[in-house]
Amino acid sequence: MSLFGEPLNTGGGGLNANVSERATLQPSLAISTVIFALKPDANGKVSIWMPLVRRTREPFKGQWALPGGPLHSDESLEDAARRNLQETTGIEPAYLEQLYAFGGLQRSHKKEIGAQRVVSIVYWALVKGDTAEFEERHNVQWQPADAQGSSNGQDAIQGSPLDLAFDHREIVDYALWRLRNKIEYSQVGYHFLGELFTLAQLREVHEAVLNKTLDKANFRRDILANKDLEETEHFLEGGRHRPPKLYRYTGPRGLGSPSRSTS
Amino acid sequence: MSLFGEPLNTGGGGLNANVSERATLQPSLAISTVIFALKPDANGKVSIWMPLVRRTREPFKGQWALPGGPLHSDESLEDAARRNLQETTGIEPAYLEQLYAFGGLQRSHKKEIGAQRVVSIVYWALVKGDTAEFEERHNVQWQPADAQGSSNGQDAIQGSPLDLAFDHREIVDYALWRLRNKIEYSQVGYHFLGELFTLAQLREVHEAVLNKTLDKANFRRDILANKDLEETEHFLEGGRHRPPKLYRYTGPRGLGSPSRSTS
DNA sequence: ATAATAGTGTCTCTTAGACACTATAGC
DNA sequence: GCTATAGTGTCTAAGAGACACTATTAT
Repeated sequence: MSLFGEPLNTGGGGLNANVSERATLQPSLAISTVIFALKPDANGKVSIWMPLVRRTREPFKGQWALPGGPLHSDESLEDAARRNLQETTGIEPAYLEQLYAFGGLQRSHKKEIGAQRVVSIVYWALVKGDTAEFEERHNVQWQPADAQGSSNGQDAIQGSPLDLAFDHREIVDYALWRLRNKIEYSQVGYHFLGELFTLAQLREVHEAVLNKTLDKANFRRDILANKDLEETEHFLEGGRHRPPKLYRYTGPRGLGSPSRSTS
Repeated sequence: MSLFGEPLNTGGGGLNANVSERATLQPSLAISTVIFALKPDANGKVSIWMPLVRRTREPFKGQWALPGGPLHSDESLEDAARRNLQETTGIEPAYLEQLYAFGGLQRSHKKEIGAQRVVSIVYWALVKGDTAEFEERHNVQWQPADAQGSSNGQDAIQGSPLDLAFDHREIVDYALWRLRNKIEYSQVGYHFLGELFTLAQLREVHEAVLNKTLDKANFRRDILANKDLEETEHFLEGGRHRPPKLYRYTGPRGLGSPSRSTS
């Protein structure tokens, strides 16, 4: 192949009728988004949930899938992911980052010979718990993100993860892995919370994400060692105990990872 | 940060005259690959180099760019990246991993109104130093990957990185960041070496990548703490000193990251 | 006072880094 | 023997985790 001067065609829907060679057929491009929120389950334990859409047609008709859609020509990849969120739930993301581009040959439904192959660029987002309410419809509902999430009494059995359409279970598991990894060395945890929060609330976020209890004293020490927390003069009152101090996050308002923000 | 340009040698423009509707125009999809090898520079110091291709047309005519090309409909994203490598250098990658999908609106060349927007999925690869020789042509040559790399006497001035076409400098910097990050907590370093190597050679790899000297004893302790190295009965003889034992890497032969290999 | 959680202090065990030491080849 | 690098031993300082302790509110 010559490295130069090879025309790209635009692929997709029937344009470029002048391009006939099979090898130049371009896979279509879509954006999907894994959206995480923390919500208490039936037992009151906080765990990770995500909004999913139910497929209304084959393949995988009736199964849950990630929100997604095509990339418009006048929006960035990140904008398309944000639009996914907006259109599915009406929620603004508190954090948004690219996850991975999936483009294996076996992603499309095997039975459909000649079905167009889809390359998906997947983002993951965090939304704040208190804004994470939207009108659930029959085809758009919160579901537990993993097996640790308790049953919603219908689709997911306690201890086994909800089965998803396409390769979306694998994608969600990878997004969970990234979230759990990232919360240990970065500041993503703040984005589940509002402007003011107590260290106990932040700890609860970390415990829910990591699914394990954390030592109160060590957590406090580690968190305060980072310089992106600011004490306020306010306290959360009303509990039957000493009122905890409220803190404010002052670090980068991370939409997109720092080094990749506009790409 | 602004991202300009397409990462590919797509020919730059004037094609696809039959496509007129802006809003329905699907961005085209391309694969580019950042290929790293370790090579001694003029001073004999080992540093990171990469093969680049020189653009033969506008935009950025004459400047160096990453190897890349369109995704064929019958190959996975990773296969396309491997094909980039093969076609540019004839080299087989020892390690290959997806880096990021770049799709900002400003990536296409601004002067060309209506030029097609390109979304690039970029991979990064490591190749072994001793196989990293290929016939350099006028338009395909090894270049220092960063400012630490010494001058090749022509294109890069000592201490300042080579200027690349489009947003490729930013992409390369991000790939370098990933490599340096990853070599500290994973096993990517082995992939620069052949089957048998001494710990001193492995340390030299790490030192070249991280651009700092490492303590011999501590490096040995840290490396041997990981269980993916195996002693052999062989020694490297011929030096004016005690012959070092040769080791063999027995960990995962990483093409693609473990959790993403087939997607 | 009691219950409950906020917040502090401190001990220990592990680990990262510095660095001194011994080993063994070629000359 | 000397030189050069291989390879080992060990001291120290910093950090992670466990956990006991004090502080302050509502009742």
